[in-house]
Amino acid sequence: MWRTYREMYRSLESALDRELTQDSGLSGADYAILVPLSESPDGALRSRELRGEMNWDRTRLAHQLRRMEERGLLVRESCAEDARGMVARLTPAGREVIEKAAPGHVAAVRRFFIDQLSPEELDTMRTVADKVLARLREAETGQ
Amino acid sequence: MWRTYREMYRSLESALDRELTQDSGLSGADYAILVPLSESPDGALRSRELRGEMNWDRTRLAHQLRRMEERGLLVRESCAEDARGMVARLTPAGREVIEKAAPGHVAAVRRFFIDQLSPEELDTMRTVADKVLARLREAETGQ
DNA sequence: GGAATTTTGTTGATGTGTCAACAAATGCGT
DNA sequence: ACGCATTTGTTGACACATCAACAAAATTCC
Repeated sequence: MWRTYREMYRSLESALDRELTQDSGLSGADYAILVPLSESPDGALRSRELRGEMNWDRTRLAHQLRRMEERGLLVRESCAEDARGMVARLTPAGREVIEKAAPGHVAAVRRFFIDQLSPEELDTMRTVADKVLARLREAETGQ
Repeated sequence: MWRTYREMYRSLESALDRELTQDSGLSGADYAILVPLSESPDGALRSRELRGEMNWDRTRLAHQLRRMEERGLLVRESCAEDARGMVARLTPAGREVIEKAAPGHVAAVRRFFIDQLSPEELDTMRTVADKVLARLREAETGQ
């Protein structure tokens, strides 16, 4: 059962990523960054805040932002209030890309996943996700 | 809901991988290869058969086997019946490592995941996994 | 028997994720 | 005000995953 479940998740993720990349040229990681940026009022967030929303580690985020800056999706600026901080700001190109990509991606999530599940199944998935997350957090702090 | 679910899966996987690596020095990918090898009668399988069991693509498998041979977990031999084929064979060291690692890993999967779920929830998860997998296969062949 | 096609596996390039080591600014305790 | 721990982010090294291009053996089809 565990093996099947795992295969399902990996296949699902790779199908979604493939479709996203074909439609928009974005990777899943790009998308994950662009969504909170585009939702923020001025299209800019500190690395710190991005990490807060996504639970990524510093290193991963730093590498990802550098690569995305190279491709012109965003720019990195130093932060006014805190000289350590960096602010990632959407470029117009970045905003255009994410706004074009988002509807299709959301639809794909529905098509492959959400729409396959009954309301009760959806509910169970949510419960399970919460329980397992709680267990993981408990284990982390417990150690 | 989709975001929570996704975060749960990724946290779970990374917790399991971290524990596995600490206990045995194996990565999740190593483990995935070693299990079918150790279960096969003579501790050896063709790349082709490994791929059949795991749904990995050729390239991923080739790279992974090369790295694992370098570390002495297995050896690659050319295949007698089919000169194109390669056979991956567990070394004694490889067998020892997987046999030491397996019980702890299985226990970790129980501890973090299986044991958190009621029998009905387990059942729902299985149903959902099957449905989504079926949907993904349908989409692939349909295109 | 021989050419085209399919199957099987490799290699190199690039993107992604994690770890260890580092650097710089902040904040805290005294 | 000073010293030291904490917070924040970067870099380099390496494992992992995917893509495109390739090579070689087997199979199919004539």
